[in-house]
Amino acid sequence: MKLKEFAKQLGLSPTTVSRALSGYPEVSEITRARVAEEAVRLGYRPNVNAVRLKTGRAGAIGVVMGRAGEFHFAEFMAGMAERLVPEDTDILVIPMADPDDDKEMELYRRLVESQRVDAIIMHSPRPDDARIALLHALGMPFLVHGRSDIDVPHAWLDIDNEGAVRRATAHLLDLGHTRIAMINGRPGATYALHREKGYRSALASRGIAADPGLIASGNFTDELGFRFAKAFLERSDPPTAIVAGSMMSALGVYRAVRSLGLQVGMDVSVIAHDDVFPYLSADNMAPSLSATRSSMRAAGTRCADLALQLIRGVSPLEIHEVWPVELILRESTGPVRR
Amino acid sequence: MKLKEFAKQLGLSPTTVSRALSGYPEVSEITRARVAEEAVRLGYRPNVNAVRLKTGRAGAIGVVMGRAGEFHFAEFMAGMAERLVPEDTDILVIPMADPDDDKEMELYRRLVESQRVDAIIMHSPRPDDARIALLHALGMPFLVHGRSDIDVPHAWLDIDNEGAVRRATAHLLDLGHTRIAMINGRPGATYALHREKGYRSALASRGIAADPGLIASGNFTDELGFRFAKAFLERSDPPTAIVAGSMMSALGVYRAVRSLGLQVGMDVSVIAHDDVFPYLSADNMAPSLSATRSSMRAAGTRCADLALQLIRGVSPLEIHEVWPVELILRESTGPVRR
DNA sequence: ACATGAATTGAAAACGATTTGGCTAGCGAG
DNA sequence: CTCGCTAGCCAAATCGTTTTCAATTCATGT
Repeated sequence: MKLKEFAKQLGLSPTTVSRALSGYPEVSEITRARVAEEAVRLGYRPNVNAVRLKTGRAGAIGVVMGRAGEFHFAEFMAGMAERLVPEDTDILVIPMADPDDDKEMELYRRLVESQRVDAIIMHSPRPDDARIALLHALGMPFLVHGRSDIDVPHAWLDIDNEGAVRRATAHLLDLGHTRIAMINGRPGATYALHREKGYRSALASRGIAADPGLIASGNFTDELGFRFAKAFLERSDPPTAIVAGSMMSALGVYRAVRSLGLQVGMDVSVIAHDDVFPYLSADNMAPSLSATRSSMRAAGTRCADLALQLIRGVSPLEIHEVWPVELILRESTGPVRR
Repeated sequence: MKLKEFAKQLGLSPTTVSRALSGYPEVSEITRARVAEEAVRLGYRPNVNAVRLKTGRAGAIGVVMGRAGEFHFAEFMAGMAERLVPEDTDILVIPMADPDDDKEMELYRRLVESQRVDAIIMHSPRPDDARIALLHALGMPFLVHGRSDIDVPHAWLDIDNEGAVRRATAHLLDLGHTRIAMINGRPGATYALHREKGYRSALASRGIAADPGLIASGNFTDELGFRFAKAFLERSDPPTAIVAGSMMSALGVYRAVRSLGLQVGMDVSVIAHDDVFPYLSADNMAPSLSATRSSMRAAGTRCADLALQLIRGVSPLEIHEVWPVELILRESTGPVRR
């Protein structure tokens, strides 16, 4: 059913029908009601592509996805959906190319020029992320989930990674630990730098020098968690506590600790970052895992909301949010053993 | 830069330019080359929305996402991206409403009518899934990832859940286990029924009656894996082996076994289904996990490919694929202890 | 020399909506 | 009675492409 046909059935002009449905003021309430009712009854629905062409709006928000199938991604998108479904805005997944490649830039350029999305949400930027500069230059509204130091205006939402890790580390120090290892995320991303900063500043405030041999970074996988933790613990001067970057890393760490005949919470304290997944909870691990916690789903919802604001013309300069991170203490952390 | 303007720069008509770029045969090779080259140089790119309106193609494939942020979803989409990016086809995420609700149906109807996608991929159907009937009735090309008994033509790709679980169960029986528990997925979905069928048929072929007390179902979470396994093992007649539905369930099962002072692979054998995630591998668990394995990422790639075929007019009746599932034996399975 | 046909190219009509700029009717004020 | 104003509606232009139909050129066979 097309507008013209639908309008004819109603004995109205396309103009009036369009206006009635889009809520313009110059149509009488009584007609509006009739149009709305008949639209449902006859099943008339404006063709999105026509609307998009005419209005220039895409009715969709793009979200950049890494090619590695990161486990937090579905959770973030589920959060986005919560906000975007009622808004009748689509979620378009934009698979990332190799970030160091020129192709990545070309991809964004094409995406913007093709007017497929009204805004873009991107994750895990680097301090000097060229994508941010590009999106700004192209005039595309975009929201950065994470932070960057780059000198162009951009909207962002981030969690307080530095503070979270600082508190986690400080807590371990309070418990008497002095040799504390850290398993960070992929080097280069700002969040990883912030976490390292938090770690270092906590140590520094107690006059402890960070041992480079106790810092490792890599993807958030069970395997790397295991390998790094094992390597740490097999040193001649092993750490008594480990700060890990994700739930998956934590699984590996637990495994490594156990594999050496040690006990988490007794021989080795562990704190990890928990993005709050429905399928794997820190509380349920054995022993239960002390964690810095921040909901990935909530972040998705809020990011979607902020992206909508950008589309509506709010200045990127007004959109900067740092979310606090909870530190939840459970059984995996305990006083240092002597 | 619009077509008209671009064409004028070239001293050609919009018609010819459009044809040159879309690869129609009636334009001379020499002009085509020139057009292609200049398009890059001047940065001309057809406006997607205009193309979509005119051609009626959306250039996007929709994939239905559960609201629970299932952990396999990102992996599946990453697989889709592999096939769809070179094809310049978008991935649209369609958040599911409550499946029992009428809203779910309304959602699909709107989606189809708005012509936002050229095809839809849906997961985990039920045997009588009304969504399939609806999509068929609406004439929208769609691919079911999973299987359904519903009596309308539909394309599908599924793994051999029944065979996988039958083999897993049979292997446990071969090892001497006779009390074997099963932790299944959410009841209702076909894959869960198939798995139960495989489980029962393996038992039946050895003349063993399935004990309803050893069958549990629910979401694939660590927590439910733990709770179910614990409940099984605390019975007066505990099972000596457990078949679990996912990696997360397996984590919970391992935890439950350990929490009772038992040992996986010795006191209790465990087999789980592994969708192959980059962040959590069965091989790395301790003890390493015997698993029925099938790559979720590969499924995503293939599903995308099949969806493209549907769009190109291949009949749904010709698209039915059952993928075999590997059974990988590792340390978590061993002979029954007496 | 002329018709025929193949190879290129263009003009103009869609695609299905939104929106600008009237138009009409009805009402109250002057 | 006329004018001006408002409320409500409509005709037609427009968004940026693709595609139908027709026109032009040029070589070829007769």
